[in-house]
Amino acid sequence: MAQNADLEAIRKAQIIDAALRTIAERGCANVTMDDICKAAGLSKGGLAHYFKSKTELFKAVFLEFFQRIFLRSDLTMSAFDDPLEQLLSFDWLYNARDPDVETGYPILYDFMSMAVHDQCYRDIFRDWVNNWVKLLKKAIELGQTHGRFRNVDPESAARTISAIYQGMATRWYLAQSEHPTEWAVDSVRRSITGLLNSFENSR
Amino acid sequence: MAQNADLEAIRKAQIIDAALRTIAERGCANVTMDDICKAAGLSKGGLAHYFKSKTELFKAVFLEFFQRIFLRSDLTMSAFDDPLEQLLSFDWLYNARDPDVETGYPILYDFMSMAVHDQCYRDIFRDWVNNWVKLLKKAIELGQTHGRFRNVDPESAARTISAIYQGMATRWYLAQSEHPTEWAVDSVRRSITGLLNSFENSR
DNA sequence: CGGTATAACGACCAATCGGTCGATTAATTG
DNA sequence: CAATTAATCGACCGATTGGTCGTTATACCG
Repeated sequence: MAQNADLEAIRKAQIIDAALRTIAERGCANVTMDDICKAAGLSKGGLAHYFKSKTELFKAVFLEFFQRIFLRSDLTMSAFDDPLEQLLSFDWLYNARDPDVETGYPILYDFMSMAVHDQCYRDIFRDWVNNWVKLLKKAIELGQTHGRFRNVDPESAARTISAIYQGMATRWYLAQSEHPTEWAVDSVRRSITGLLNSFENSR
Repeated sequence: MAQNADLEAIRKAQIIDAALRTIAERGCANVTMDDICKAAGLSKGGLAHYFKSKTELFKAVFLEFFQRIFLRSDLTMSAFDDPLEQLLSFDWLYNARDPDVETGYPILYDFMSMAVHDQCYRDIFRDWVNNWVKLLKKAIELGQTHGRFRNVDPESAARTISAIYQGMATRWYLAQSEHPTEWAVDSVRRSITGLLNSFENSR
C-alpha cells in the first residue's frame, strides 16, 4: 500500500546492490536467486515482489552498473582542465584497490560474454560505449578549440581511445603478474598520445 | 583393445571440434552435454568414455582453441618480411567472414568471463598472451637489428600491441554498427605506429 | 570359434534452481 | 477497530542437467 512511496525504490536499490556484489563474487553463471536473496536479506518471494524474473533483475543490475561507471568517469574526467589530461584521466581503471574496479571487472566480463549471445545486452553495451565516447569526444573538441589535436576526427579517435583503455584493462586484470599497473598506465599514455600525434603529422 | 591406437585421438578431436562449434553458438553457460553429444554424433556414455567431466572437456576445448589462434597468428605473421608489417598483420581479426573469427570471439569472451573466477583459466590465458607476445617481440627485435624501433622495450611494447588489437576487437565485435572494420584496422594501425614513435622521440 | 577388453549406448538418478502460490504480517484508511 | 491492500515469507513443484551404470556391440586374440 505504499505507506512509503519510496519503499519500492529503496528495496530495488538494495536488491540490485546485493546482486551486483554477489555476481561479482560468484559470476553470472553460478549465481542463484537464493544467493542474491541472502545477500539482500530478503526471501525468495520477497525478492520476486520486485523483480519478476532473473533476467529482469540482471538487466536492471547491468544498467545500474554501467550508469555507475559512466558517472564515475564523468566525475574523474571533469577534475582536469587540460584536454589531454582529461583523455588520460582513467588511471583509476588500473587501481586494484578501487571498489568500482573490484566489482567492475568481473561484472564487465560476465556482461560481455552474455552480450555475445543477446542483442539486448549488446544494446546496453553500445549505449555505454557511446556515452563514454561522448565524454572523450568533448575533451578532444575542447582541445581543438585551442588549436590542439589537429586533423583528429574527434568521434573516431574517442572510440579508439576508449578501446585502448579496455584493451590494457583486459591484460592488466586477467594476467596481472605480467601486466603491472605501471605497464598499463604507461601503455595507455603512449598509445593515446601516439595515436593523436599520428593525425597531427599525417594527412 | 585399441584396434586403432589413433581412435582415441580421432574421437577426442571430433568431440572437441563439436564442442567448439556448439559453445560458440550457444555460449558456455547454456551449452549442455547433450548438445555437444548430438553435435559430435555420440551418446552421453560414449562421450563420457573420452572426457570424464564437463570441466575437463571445456579445458581441452579452450586449450585447443588458443592453440589454433596462435598457429594462425604465427602463420599470418610469417607471410610478411617487414617487421612493421608483421606487427600490423592481424587484420584478419576484423574479418567477419573468417571462420576463426566467427567461432573465436564467442569462445574468447566466454573464456574470459570464466577466467575471472578460475585461476586455471587465467593460466591458460596468460600462456596464450605470452605466446602471442613472443611473436610480436620477435618482430620488434628483428626491426631493431635493422636500426628501427629505437628505444623500444620489445617485451613491453609487444604486450601493448597485443592489448591494442584486443581492445579494438571488443568494440568491433560487440558494437559493430558503430565500429566498422575500417575503423578497427585504421585505429590499430595508428595506435601501434604512434606507440612505437612515442619511444623513438622520447627518452 | 569363444573369450576378452574396448567402445558406445541411453535409461536413470540425484541434485539444483527458477518460479509459484497460499499463508502470514504489517501498515494505511475509513 | 475492522477492512483492505501491500509486503514478505518459505515450502513446494516442475524442469533441467551432469554424471553413472548396466547393457549391448564391436573388434581383436589365442
